[in-house]
Amino acid sequence: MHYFTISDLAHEFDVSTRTIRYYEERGLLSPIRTESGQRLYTKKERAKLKLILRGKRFGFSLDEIHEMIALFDEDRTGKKQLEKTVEYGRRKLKEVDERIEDLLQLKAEMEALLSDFEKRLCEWEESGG
Amino acid sequence: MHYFTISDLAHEFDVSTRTIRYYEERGLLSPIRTESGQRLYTKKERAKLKLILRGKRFGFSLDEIHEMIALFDEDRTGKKQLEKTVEYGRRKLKEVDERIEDLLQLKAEMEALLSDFEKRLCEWEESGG
DNA sequence: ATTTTAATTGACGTTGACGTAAAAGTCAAC
DNA sequence: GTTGACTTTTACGTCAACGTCAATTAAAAT
Repeated sequence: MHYFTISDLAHEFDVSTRTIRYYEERGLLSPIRTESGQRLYTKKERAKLKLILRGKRFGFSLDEIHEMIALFDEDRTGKKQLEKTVEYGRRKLKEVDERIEDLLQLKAEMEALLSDFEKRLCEWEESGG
Repeated sequence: MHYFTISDLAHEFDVSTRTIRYYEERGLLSPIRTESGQRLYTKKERAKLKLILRGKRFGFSLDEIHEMIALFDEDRTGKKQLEKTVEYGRRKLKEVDERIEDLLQLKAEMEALLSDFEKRLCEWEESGG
């Protein structure tokens, strides 16, 4: 299996190494270490970082993202655990759905604004321009 | 015409008056004043606040939102101004589109995760449960 | 072998987005 | 006409999410 160094990930996702270490401080990432103490990231850790950054783009706090990532990490042996996980997942999914709805609304508003401006621009060109 | 007080808006949108004043400090809102200095908000200002809060929900910074709001405020006399506004609007709209795309991706990933968990839950119930 | 580049921890600094407290003025109600 | 709710400005506080040294160690390149 192949591992990523911290700067591999930093370059790939265009974040600082400090940021990646900070996410570890906050318990969002847990890379393994070489004998000398350097961090090595598996594909799974990489996937987690990807999810963190995606979450951030939508204004989720690191605490919220932490909860989401728990879906990756928890050992979901046991039925109870699994049920809890699924229920939490459904809730979060609903939140995401609401955000999409909200964004579509924003888009519609902006489009209305834009088409109004464009109309005015046309009028301008027809009459005086 | 009817005006809103600062606490009207604070209650309606569930933000603090401090927050509303802060948005004014940052140039995002510009209420008129009574003779004694109290703030009064028009429907337009209210709409701007709504837009600010919507923007915030998607992780836009106040600076970014400020630029968006300029679409409301700028005096768009003159063709040049109008053209610039429309062009900027198109760019921002594209960004919003990308965010929607991104969110749909997140949704898909979460759904995949969830259905995997649900499958496991079913297996659990069939076999041992 | 040694220079260059990259990694580590630790600690302090910064920025954005407000919260909070204080002092003073204003408005509606009683 | 005074109580009480609300408003104003000024100013300092706070918390998250990093940035930025600094000192040290390890790895890669020449």
